[in-house]
Amino acid sequence: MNHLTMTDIARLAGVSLTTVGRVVRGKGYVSREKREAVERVIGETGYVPNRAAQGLKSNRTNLIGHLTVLNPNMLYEQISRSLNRAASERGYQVLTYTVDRETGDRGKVLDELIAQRVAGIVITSCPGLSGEMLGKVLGKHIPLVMIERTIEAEGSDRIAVADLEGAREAVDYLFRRGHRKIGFVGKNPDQEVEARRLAGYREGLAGGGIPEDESLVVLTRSYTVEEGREAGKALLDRADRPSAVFMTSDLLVCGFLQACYERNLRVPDDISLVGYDNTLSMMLSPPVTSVSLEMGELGERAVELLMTRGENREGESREVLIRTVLIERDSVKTLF
Amino acid sequence: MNHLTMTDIARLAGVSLTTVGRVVRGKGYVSREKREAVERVIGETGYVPNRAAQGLKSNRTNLIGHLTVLNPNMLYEQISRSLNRAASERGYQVLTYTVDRETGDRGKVLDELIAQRVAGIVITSCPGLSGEMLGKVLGKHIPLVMIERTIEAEGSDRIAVADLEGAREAVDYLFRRGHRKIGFVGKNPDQEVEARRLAGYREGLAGGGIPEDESLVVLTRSYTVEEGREAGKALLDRADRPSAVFMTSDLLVCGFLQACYERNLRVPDDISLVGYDNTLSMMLSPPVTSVSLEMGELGERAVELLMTRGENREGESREVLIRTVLIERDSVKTLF
DNA sequence: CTGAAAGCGCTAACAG
DNA sequence: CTGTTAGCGCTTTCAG
Repeated sequence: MNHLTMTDIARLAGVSLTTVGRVVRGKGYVSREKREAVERVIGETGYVPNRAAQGLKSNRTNLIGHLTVLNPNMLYEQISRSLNRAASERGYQVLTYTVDRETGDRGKVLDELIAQRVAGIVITSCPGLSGEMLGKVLGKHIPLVMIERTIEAEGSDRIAVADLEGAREAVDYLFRRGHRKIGFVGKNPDQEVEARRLAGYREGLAGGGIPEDESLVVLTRSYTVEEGREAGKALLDRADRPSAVFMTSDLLVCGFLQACYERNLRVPDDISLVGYDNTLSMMLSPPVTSVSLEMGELGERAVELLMTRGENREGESREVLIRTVLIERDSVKTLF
Repeated sequence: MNHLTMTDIARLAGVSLTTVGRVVRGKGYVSREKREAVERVIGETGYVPNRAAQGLKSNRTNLIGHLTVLNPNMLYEQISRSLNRAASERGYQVLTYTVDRETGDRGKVLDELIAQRVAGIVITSCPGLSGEMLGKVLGKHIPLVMIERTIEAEGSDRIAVADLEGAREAVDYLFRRGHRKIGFVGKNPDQEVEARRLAGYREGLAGGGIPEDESLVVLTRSYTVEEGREAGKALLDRADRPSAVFMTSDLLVCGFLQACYERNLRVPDDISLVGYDNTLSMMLSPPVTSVSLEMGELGERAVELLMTRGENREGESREVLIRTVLIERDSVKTLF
């Protein structure tokens, strides 16, 4: 490796090490003359500072750790992108670890993140994380933000999506379009997130004065195309099928649409659909109306929480709520 | 930050700094007794080594840089995942920079990667990269591997997909299913990749003795749903529409299917479709037959090239070809 | 098998 | 405005 050091640059430019440091970092007074000399040498030699040395000395890095779980759902990828963008706007870079939901060793990953001395850690959806692991991070005063599925942890912040409101709005939207027999397909509410969406569905129904019909609620084990398809079969093959169905993931919608297609049922003519995530809905036939999360905001807020936690350390746990927006497309029929 | 150092551990365990280093790194002779003492202290205190210090001293990191371009196409995300997996199997971690196709500053990103002193750099699709930027990386003897869209560069390695063969096989598959009027929808072949796929299509046609019909070839500006839909309109609204269409991206297939859906044309009854990428095809209605790239292999080979380049430095440029596999689903009708 | 010693390249006081 | 100095936490000879 042919890496020059600051000392080399200093010698070449005829100045001291410190002066080079000042222009590299862009802070501290340096006369225009010397600054230009140094910049010229840096330009000519292609000198690039050594982050390891900077980090060692300053005890800071420009790295943000991100622990996420492998998932066919494009949602997590979008979160990751959003985080990346927000981080790089502030001069940070995200080191992402994607663990396998079943076999991934969370503890090892967190240790690696600590080893890198990241400026903060974001955890997106964290099944299988123990309080002990989190404690280790928090004990070292590394700012921690959790997204989507969160765990209570003293001293960490959380970002949640306004799932209940999002789901309620979706159902209300269907109601206002004249639908009264509205089905629900979602993951079994063993986690808060799913419970909120189901609750939103029920609130939406209640808001329209529609009595609940449990036979219209299909709970799946996970968010997969296959399960969406099974749910579709269950709902479509009923004698009295719903006029509309709200699903808590675009992935489920994909499967549901396959079930429709097999039966030669058309959307929205034969049945109306609303999805959730807004990840795949625009690509489907027909393009599906879906509940979109404010992705840009999500990353921004996560980084913001990380940065401000560093200042007022030991503060209370904070929680920020991300809004949702219903994106209208062509999958809902107006029944008037 | 409450980080202990190796010196702390040494003191606590009653051994020397060096001995702690040996057990942390797991190499060098240490008596069972002392090793256990050290391990106990590390376990109790939750000590985690400082990568910056390790890297500074050893002049090595466990980081692999990845430069990729922001793209709605899930293909790049899959490549990224594959790379991550392969890297972590060898104890490396991937630092990914996703730049905006138009505005992203490649030079700055590469500098940042150099600053991190990454063990190697992988570049996936690299429009807008100058030879100068690449030269800077290569000049510092950092192993470099390019994927998908590659640039010639002395001392760097490349991974290409067997696009021509993949496309040819797809067309041949349609031929064997009885199709003779086969359309093509793909991105304008201003890059090698697209040119190879188009050439594969032509070879497939030639193999079946089918004369080329340029009116059946639709070239788009980019891989988007919208362009796929436009292409669909163009091909479907012809008096003599093709019995099958091969498309060079699943994203295009999505749009094409929307055009079909609007016209109430059914796949594969009215028209047969084969996609490329195998990223979205399984989620569509109907599930679409698509050309899949051997993703697992891709990451493995990339990391392998990086690692071996470190040894036989200054070697020739190497190129490895990734095979494709046609995944059969329900979008092709047999015409007999 | 173990320890002492010498830095890696850089930052951050502190004097000039 | 500029330079000198002292390490950051770890790896790596080199002697015991």
